[in-house]
Amino acid sequence: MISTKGRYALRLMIDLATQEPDTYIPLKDISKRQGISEKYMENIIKELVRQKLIKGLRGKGGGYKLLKPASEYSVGEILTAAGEQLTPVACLLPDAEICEREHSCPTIAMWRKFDKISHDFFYGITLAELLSDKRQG
Amino acid sequence: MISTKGRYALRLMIDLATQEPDTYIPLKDISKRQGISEKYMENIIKELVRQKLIKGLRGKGGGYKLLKPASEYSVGEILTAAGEQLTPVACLLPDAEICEREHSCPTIAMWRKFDKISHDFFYGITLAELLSDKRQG
DNA sequence: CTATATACCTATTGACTTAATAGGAATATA
DNA sequence: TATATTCCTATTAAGTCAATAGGTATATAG
Repeated sequence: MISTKGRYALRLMIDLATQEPDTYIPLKDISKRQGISEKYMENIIKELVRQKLIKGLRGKGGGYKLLKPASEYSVGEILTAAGEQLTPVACLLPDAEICEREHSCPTIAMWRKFDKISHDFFYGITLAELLSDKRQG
Repeated sequence: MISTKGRYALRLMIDLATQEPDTYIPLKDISKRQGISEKYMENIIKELVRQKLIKGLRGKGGGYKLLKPASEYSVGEILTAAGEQLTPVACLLPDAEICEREHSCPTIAMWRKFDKISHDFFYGITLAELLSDKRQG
């Protein structure tokens, strides 16, 4: 299950995407709008900065802003950056140790199939699409 | 991510499905074949019995057996019985508290869509299919 | 009848993760 | 120079995960 980290990261990015483009938005404002503790959000936004999804600027007049148009962010990359694991089982992770049962494993094909479905789903939705879906419905 | 509980439950059911039908198989045998601690497996199989997926018989000559043909068990019901959560976010759980943000939530539609995809996927695969896929590949 | 093999039950542990908080250092701008 | 902000390191309480431990109940085999 997706934890608060991923869900908050998504809300954070959505919030930024709905603000005046190319202006730095203070975290205080975002956390107020979203009703999430500023301190907790700090932990999450830090990762997004570290992974170059957004840019932070310190000092008075500072804040955070997107680095690309909302249509170029996928939900998958946001969730992953926030530390969420979209892979269904540990043995499919890139750094998983070799499984000696794999050649006879009756489930591996199923997991791979689901892994692809999840990946395609979340990397196939953009931030912009989330916003426009909301507008419509 | 699916934890050992769900994965072991699946291996357990697969193991039972490949044994002589309608005979009671001791847990000791299963755990030996699967290379999983008998004590740990006990915790998992207990749930499967409690939820009537399999039947246990005590005493000498006892063990566990399936209650239906393998083609009538879905992977989804096995994982769920083992305690796995197939729902992607907490707010979609049956006992979730009402979310006052739901009417304006930009992500809920996406989560619902993915929830349906996951559910359809896992409840659409049977134990028998897992076994026959293995035979082929 | 008795020994034995088995399921079943309750509890405990150590490691790890999650969600959140705390206090301060660095740095821009007004 | 005061102030608003990001950025950094650490801590905590609660919860989950994976596994182990020791025992009780019960059926069968001999």
